[in-house]
Formats: sequence, C-alpha cells, structure tokens
Amino acid sequence: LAQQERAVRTRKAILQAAARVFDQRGYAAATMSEILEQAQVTKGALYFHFPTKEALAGAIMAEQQRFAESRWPEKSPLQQAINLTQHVARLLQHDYVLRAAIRLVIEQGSFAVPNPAAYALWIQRLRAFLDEAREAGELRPGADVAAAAETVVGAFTGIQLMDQVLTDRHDLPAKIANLWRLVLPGLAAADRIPDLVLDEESQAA
Amino acid sequence: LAQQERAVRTRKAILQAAARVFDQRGYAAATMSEILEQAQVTKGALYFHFPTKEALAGAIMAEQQRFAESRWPEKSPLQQAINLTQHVARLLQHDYVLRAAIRLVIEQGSFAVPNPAAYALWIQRLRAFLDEAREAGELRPGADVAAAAETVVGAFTGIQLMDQVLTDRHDLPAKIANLWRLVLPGLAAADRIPDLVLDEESQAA
Amino acid sequence: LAQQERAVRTRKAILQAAARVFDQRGYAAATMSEILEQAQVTKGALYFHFPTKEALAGAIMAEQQRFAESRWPEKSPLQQAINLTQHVARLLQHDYVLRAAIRLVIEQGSFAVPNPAAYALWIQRLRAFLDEAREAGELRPGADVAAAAETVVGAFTGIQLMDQVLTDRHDLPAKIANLWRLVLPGLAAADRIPDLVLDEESQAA
Amino acid sequence: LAQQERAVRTRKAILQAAARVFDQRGYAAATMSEILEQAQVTKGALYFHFPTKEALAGAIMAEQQRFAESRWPEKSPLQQAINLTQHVARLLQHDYVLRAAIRLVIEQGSFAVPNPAAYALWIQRLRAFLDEAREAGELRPGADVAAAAETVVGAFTGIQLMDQVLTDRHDLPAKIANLWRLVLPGLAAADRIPDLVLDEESQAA
DNA sequence: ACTTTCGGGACGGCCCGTTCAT
DNA sequence: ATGAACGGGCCGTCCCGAAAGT
Repeated sequence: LAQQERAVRTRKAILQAAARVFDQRGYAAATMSEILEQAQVTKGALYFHFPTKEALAGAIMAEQQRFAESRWPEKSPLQQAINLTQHVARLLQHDYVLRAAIRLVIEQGSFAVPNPAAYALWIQRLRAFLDEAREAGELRPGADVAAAAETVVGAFTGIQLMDQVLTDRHDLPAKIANLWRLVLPGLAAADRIPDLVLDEESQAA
Repeated sequence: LAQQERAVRTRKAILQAAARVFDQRGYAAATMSEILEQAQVTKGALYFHFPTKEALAGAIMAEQQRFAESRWPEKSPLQQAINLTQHVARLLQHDYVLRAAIRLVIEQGSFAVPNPAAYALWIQRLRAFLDEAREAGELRPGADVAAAAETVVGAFTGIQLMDQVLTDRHDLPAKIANLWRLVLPGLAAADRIPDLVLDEESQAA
Repeated sequence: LAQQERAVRTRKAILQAAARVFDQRGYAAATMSEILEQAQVTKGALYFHFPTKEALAGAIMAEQQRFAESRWPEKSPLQQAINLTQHVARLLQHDYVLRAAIRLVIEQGSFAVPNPAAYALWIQRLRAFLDEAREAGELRPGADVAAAAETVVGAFTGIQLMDQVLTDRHDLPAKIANLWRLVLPGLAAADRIPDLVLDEESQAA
Repeated sequence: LAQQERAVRTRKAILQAAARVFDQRGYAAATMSEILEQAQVTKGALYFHFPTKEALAGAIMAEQQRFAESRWPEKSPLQQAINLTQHVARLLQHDYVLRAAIRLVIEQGSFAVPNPAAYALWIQRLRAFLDEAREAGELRPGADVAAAAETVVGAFTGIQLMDQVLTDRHDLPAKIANLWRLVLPGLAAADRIPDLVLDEESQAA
C-alpha cells in the first residue's frame, strides 16, 4: 500500500512532465527522454505506467474531461456559457495539462485516428447552456443554437492558438471577451446583453 | 537558361510534395525521405534547393503571401472581407500549399522562433476592408474594427482546424458562413446585412 | 549485478574495436558503423556506454594513463628511462588501444580542444627518471633535464610515426635504440654509457 | 594566353585554400566545400584542376619538394644540416602549404597507399650533409650517419607535432635547437661543436 | 507490484565527394 | 567553368523490450 502511494506519485509526476513537454513541443517532437528527465523517473518506471507514447498522450487528453465539468450555480445560462470559456481561458495561461490536452486534440490526426469526441464534448457543454438560455428567453429569436455552439468552440480554439504566438496567451481573457462582444448581438436578446459580464478579471480590476 | 527552367520545375515539385507531407503529418513528423519520395527527386536535388528542413518549411510559409493578395473589384468592402475568407476556405479544401502553410504557421513555435507576421498579414488585410467599410457607412456605430479583424482571423483559424477533424473540411464554407452570420449583427449596420452574400457556393446551388 | 558484468564486457569490446578502427583510420575517417561491426554490438549498446564519438575517443585517450605506470625495480634510473620507451615501443607493435591513444592525442586539435596534458604525462614521467639519474650521478654535468625529457618524448612520437609508414613499426625498438645511442653522449656521464642496455630484445637474441 | 594566366591563378588559389583547410582539419575532416569557399572558386573550377580530393592532397604533398631544395653557400656541412631544419622550423610557423604537406604525409596511410618517399626525401637530404661533414672531418669517429639522419628526421617530425599542441609552434626553433644540443655530442667531433649556431634567430636577438 | 540497467535496431536530418548537361 | 543533381553514408536519437532486482 505504501508501494501504491509511491506509484500514484510517480504516475502524476510523469503526467505533468509529459504535459509540459507535449505542450511545448507537440506530440511528434516531444521525446520520451525529455519527459523522463523532467519527471525524474527512469525508463522502466515510465513504461510500466504507460506502455507507449501514444498511451501517454491519450491519458493527457482524457484529463480534459475534468475541466469541462465546472459549473457556477444560480447564474443566467448565458452568463454560464461565457464563464465557462473565460474559466478555460484563464486555466490555459497556467495549467500545463489543459494546454497539452488541447494541443494534442488539435494534432490528433497526425498520431492517431482523429476523434471528434474531444470537440464534441465542448460543443455539447456549450450547447446545453444555450438551450437553457433559450428557454429562459435570453436568446435572440432567430438564433441557431447548434451553429453558434460549434462556431464559438472553433473560434475559441483558434483565438487561443493565435494568442499564444502573439502574446504568449497573456491577454487571452481579453481576447475571449472581444469574441463575446462581437458575437452576442447575433446571439442574445438585446435587452440581456448589458447585464452580462464578459471578463471577470477586468471587472475585478 | 534551359537548365534553369528545369531547376524551377524541380523546386516547384519539392515545394508541392513538401506541402502535402507537412499538411498531413505536421512539421515534426514529416520526414525528408517522404518528401523526396513524393517529389520524385533525389536527396542532392532537395538539399541544393533547400539547405534544411526548416528552410523548406519557411519557403512554404512564405507562399502564403500569394494567397492574401486576391481582390474582387467593385464590391462593397464588407462583402470583400467575406469573400476573402470564403475564397481561402475553398482553397483550403484542395490547395496543399495553403493548407501546409497554415498548419506550419500554427506549429511555428515548435521548430522556429514564433513569428507573428504570419497572423499579422491576414489581420491587416481584413482590417483594411473593415476600415473601408466604416468609411462607406457599412458598419454598426460602436464596432471596434481592430478587435473584429483579430477575432475573425483567430476564429477562422480554429474553425478550419476543427472542421478538418469533424468533416475533413467538406463543409468549411458553410461553417464560415455560420461564423459571419453570428458575427455580422455585432459588426455591420443592420440595414446592410440582408444584402451580403455569406456563401457564394450555396448561392450558386 | 549479474547484468552489470555483461555491461563491463560490452564496454570493453567497444573500446577495443574503437581502438582498432581509430588506429587504422584516424578520428575523422573512423565511422561508428565500422566500430559497431567490429565490436559485434548494436548502436543502442554503444550509445548507452558512450554518448558521442568524441566521448569514445576521450575514453581511449584516457586509457593511456595505464601504460605510463609501469616500473622496473632496482635498475639504474637512466636504464629505467630507456626501458620505459622500449616497453612502449614494443607495446605499440601489438596493442591497439595504446596505438589508437597515441594517434588520437596527435590528432586531438582537429576534433576537440587540444589538451597538452597527454604529452605532459609522458614528459613528467621521463623527467622524474632523469632527475633521479642526476642525483645518482649518472648524468653528464651540463645536461638540461627538462629539455631532454621534452625532446625525447617528441622524438619518440615522431620516430614511431615515421616507422609506421616505413616498416609498419616492425623495427621500432631498433629505431628507439638508435635514438638513445645518438642522445646518450649528450645526456649521460660518459662512464655510465657502456653499461646501459638500449634494446633488451636484440640483447636476448 | 590570358586564359592560361587566369587558370594559373585559380590553381594557386585552390592549392592555398586547400592547404589551409587540410592543415587545420586533416585530410578526412577537410571538406571540398570549405576549400571551395575559401578559394572563392566554383565546384566546376576545382574539379577541372583536380579530379579528386586525393589528387588535391597529392599536389600539396608534392609541393614539399620545393622546400627541401634550399641551400646556403660556403657554410660547414654540419651547419647546413642544422640550418635546413631551422629553416623548415621557421617556415612551419607561417607557411600553410608546408604545414599541410607535412600533416598529409603523416596521415597518408589513412587515405592512400603509404609512400615512404616523402620521408626518404628529407632523410636523404640530411644524410647528404652528414656525408659531406664526415669527409670534412666534422663528425665524431664512430657516428652512424644513416641512423642519425633517420633519427633526426623522425625526431623533427614529432617535436613539431608536439609543439603544435603545446605552444601552437611559437617556440619551435628553440625546441629544434634543443634537439641539436642533445644530439651533437653523439654526432659531431667535440672540437667543432662550439662553432655551430643552433638557432640563428636567438642569435640575432 | 514497481523500478532499474542495459540493449536493440530502425530511421532521422544532413552533408559529402562527385558527375553531367550546358 | 557553372549550376544542378546524385545517392551513399554519417552520427545520433528515438521508442521500446528484456532481465533482473527491490
């Protein structure tokens, strides 16, 4: 049992080191050696926990689920949709596992059979909020909920990618706020827009 | 001089083969051997034209410029902005060089010093149209042109990426039309929106 | 631990194969592939023990130390100096590691920062004998011990090199005897010279 | 004819560039590209004058002959032998072609069939002086002229090599003077030694 | 159950000496 | 004398197993 505790620690160390390396280099350019080194673990240990490089990448992509589950009670559904994206935006600035997960999802096709599930997860999550919002009368009459959810998820992905090159993701929340500002008139009922908080951070400041 | 013509052909063959491979595999997983094979060219020929793998990637990224220059006369500036994105969307479905260029720009950071210029090129192009649109009174009063240009470029990048996994880019033009549909209410003067053609293709159909 | 015994064997096999190849081809023209082949070892094994070609060369040069330590009791110091050179001369005819070590030391400057230590080792060793000889009254009054040690080491290096081309080192001991014959009148007390054995081998014959 | 003049210049430029590169890197590590670059000549030009790398090395080794021919009138033969070595020693400090020639001769065996002629040239030259010296009564009675000539050439080779690592050949003439100082008592008639100048340079100072 | 040392071997990018059509 | 092409080979690294110990 003491054994197992160590094993858990080892596994975690590997996962985090791998996340760091995958995030920086991408799947193909990441090397097991660098991961070993950063995790302070030997080859044998790593291959006991993860039989192949691909398995390691898979484990990291799976971690993504954890992030999609956050929820904030009693807010308006539309605000919750916004909050979800801003929450993720902020996590992306520091959390290596999430960063790696997203990068790996994007690169998927190059090292494994592409799996839409990863995108679908976020699209559904967002769509659920938008459906609630429609029932709550927060949406503009003609809004296409399915299209909007998909568009926002795609847009988020790209903006975050671009911002990484442009500002190393320093102002990602602001960029996401811009996205919502541009999109809300086409999505939300006009009278609800003023109440929505697009960026909690700048709010606090 | 006849010689040089052959050289030009060789260079082109290499560039296209490289584009195909980079597009499919990404920079790191692409191998010079596969490029050689697809280009039907020998190692010596390749390394005469491009001293390193990185140089080859650079040359492909540079080709991007060519695509950004298209222009359609006499249309409204806003329509031109839309057309630009739709033009690129359609090219992306078939043109390997453009596909590779975009993929390489995204992956940049992993094999070279990240260079914002590539994004900046498209942002400026789009912004120029929006500025014209403002002067032509096509924009909604409060619209932030700079933010919109950046947002649209980022969004386009991500949507195209997502659509590659979801539908192998089969309905990319439709997805881009969705983007504009969602965004135009926040950007354009309300009375101009009905006149804009979001997707020429479906129009033709 | 049983494993480690195999590792020791592997390492030795590599070192000896490398010595053979370095001796024959020189550093630059030696290829890792030929070393692998001669050592009957795979690349993985080799690169586990020696991370680079340079490291392998370094390890061989280090082996040199071992050879400089031989000593023969109760003889006159001058005789010991002679014996040292003749011992090395004879080893050079058959011991690949020593041969390679010397060749690599000579070529040093072309693949690493030149390191005088290798020469210094032999110069000091010889000089120690000469110092003892002086105290034992074996030297000619005006003899410059420092210069002589250096000169003899340099001369030995060159003669061995030349003899390799001329006779494949078959008569190296005789050539070294010639060196001493020429040099002793300028170095040793005249009455001691007749007692010195310049070449044990021809003696035995 | 103007053509031919240019050809001569080109050939010379190649030879000197090659000398520089061979001297620094040795035969195997020298590359035709670096030679091309330093000679400011194109591939075609080089391969017109020298069909292979080996031919180029051969041409440089042949240049050596030129250096062995120097002669100084009216001096004692023994002094001329000394002067020859000192002359070469000083040339070695600056003349790339001579340096390269000697290095290539030493490395010969690795890229061509070893050819004793290169050593023989110098040995004979030196021996001729010593034979004259014997007739002039300058030698010690029992001196073995053949052995001495060979020994000195070998010694010179080694000392120059060692001094390159130790002092980048800065004090090579002094080292060669040391060699003669050590060797003369075994070679020359005792009463002639004081008149010999071992190192003109230090003499001048 | 977990970890380490040592090894296996395919392949990676690249450069090298050289030739050939012009 | 040139620019373009040739293709073999170089060093090193990569992902991974196997055998043994803890």
